Amino acid sequence: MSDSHKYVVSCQACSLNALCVPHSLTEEEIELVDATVKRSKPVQRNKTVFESGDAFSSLYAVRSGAIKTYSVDEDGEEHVIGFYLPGEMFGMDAISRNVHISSAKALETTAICEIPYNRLEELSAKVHNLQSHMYRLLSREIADDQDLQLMLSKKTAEERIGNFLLNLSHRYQMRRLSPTTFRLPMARTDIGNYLGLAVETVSRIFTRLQKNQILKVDGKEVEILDHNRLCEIANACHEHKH
Amino acid sequence: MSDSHKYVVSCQACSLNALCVPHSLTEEEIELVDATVKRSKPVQRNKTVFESGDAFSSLYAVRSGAIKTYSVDEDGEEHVIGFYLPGEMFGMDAISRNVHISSAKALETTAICEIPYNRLEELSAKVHNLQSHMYRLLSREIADDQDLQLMLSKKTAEERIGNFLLNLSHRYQMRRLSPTTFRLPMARTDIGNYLGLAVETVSRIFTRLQKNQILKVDGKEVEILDHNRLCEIANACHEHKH
DNA sequence: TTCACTCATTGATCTGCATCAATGACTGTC
DNA sequence: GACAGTCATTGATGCAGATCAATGAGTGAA
Repeated sequence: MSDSHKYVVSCQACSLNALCVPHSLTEEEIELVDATVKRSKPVQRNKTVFESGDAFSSLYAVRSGAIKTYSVDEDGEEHVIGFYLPGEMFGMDAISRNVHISSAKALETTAICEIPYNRLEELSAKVHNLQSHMYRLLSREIADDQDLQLMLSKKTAEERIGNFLLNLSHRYQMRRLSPTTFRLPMARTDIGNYLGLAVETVSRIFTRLQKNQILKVDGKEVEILDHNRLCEIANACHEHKH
Repeated sequence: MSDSHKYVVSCQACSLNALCVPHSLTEEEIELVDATVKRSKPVQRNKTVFESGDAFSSLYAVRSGAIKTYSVDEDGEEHVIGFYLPGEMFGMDAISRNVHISSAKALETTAICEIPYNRLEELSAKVHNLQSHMYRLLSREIADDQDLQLMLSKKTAEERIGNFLLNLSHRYQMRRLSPTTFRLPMARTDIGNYLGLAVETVSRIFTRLQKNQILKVDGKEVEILDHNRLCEIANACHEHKH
């Protein structure tokens, strides 16, 4: 078995296909999708998948591990744009410009699927369900980005952290993982950067939530002890029911 | 001539078609697009195009005037999500949920094109260029939203206003309107709400920019006197060259 | 013209979070 | 197992921008 084969698991066999692949595809259609997906060996922690300035050629999906996307400004400052968990697609912001404006880096050893964009485009013109899936996926990203904008422009530090944790909790639940006990794949700095807060603020709020018995934090391990109160703090319970 | 015909201008004849319609379509293809577009009489100031909770059935493009999109939270507070000028499409965040989560309201008397989504989907499967156009359009919205996120999470009030004005200036220029002298279609409250600032802050910064000879403000009329210094203040000149 | 209402501006005060500073805990390396 | 480097926590201080308050300017209705 060659190196590159170790990581090859077909879309049919992938535990995440409910998230990635539209449900309504026929077996044949899934095979077509499957055939366009390139799987290479996992990306090591801190290695980039693509960098700002790279030519755009593919979209990517996380299979296992976690990815952060970010941009770097003229002063060399990093700005975290998003975090992606297994089953989530990233790189979609580059379609319009044909060049990556953001960079993507592995937060831990991460397996990814690479989907060459021109082949995806062709295929989606033929397979109607795939096209609507793509439209929904892109639209979903827009809606999520707009939710984040609302957070950044209106919410307090505590509300942001609360929402952030509930959002992660919900995404882990979708992946059939525990919504109450999970590991934060990113550093506190990244969380602060993403939410527009100083690291110190993130840290302080974590300890405060811990004191109030809402959260149990041990380094990157987090346990949500009181989901309801966390919702109250986040000021946005309903948003995480879907 | 019936009422509804007054506003009917084909895509071919529309001065905005360079912005809306992909350049590479054949004449026949443009006619197909044209045939799917519904044009109704202008929306009066403060009237909504759609509201949160409405079933999603169409995307919309602004022909003339201006639209703001916003959501309303449980406390009845409005949160401005975006502003749309002639040639820009809105409503794309609703594709993924099949329901509008945001509302759209006319900031002044506004003519819009309505594009029934299911017909657009069908057509885009047939017309390859239209499909890639749609992908690019959606991706563009994602990239723009991410730019805004960066602003909201990292920039000072002055930088936000600077960027906002430069962004508008650039969009007017794309429409072959003056990039230096234009009218703000939205109220100060809306600007503040959108940028995550208090109205008072917006007002103060406008007067400060005026004192420093960078801007001339008279109500909603704005003239950019010193584009370079505005760029410096915005800390993002390059972003508006494209 | 006057009244009612909304919107914009300006000043005074308050506060949430950034910033600065220092220490502790953890990780990998030789 | 000592050292360097990164990351997290906690405390002290300062400031950008929110909030509160008041006035003025613009708009439409009767």
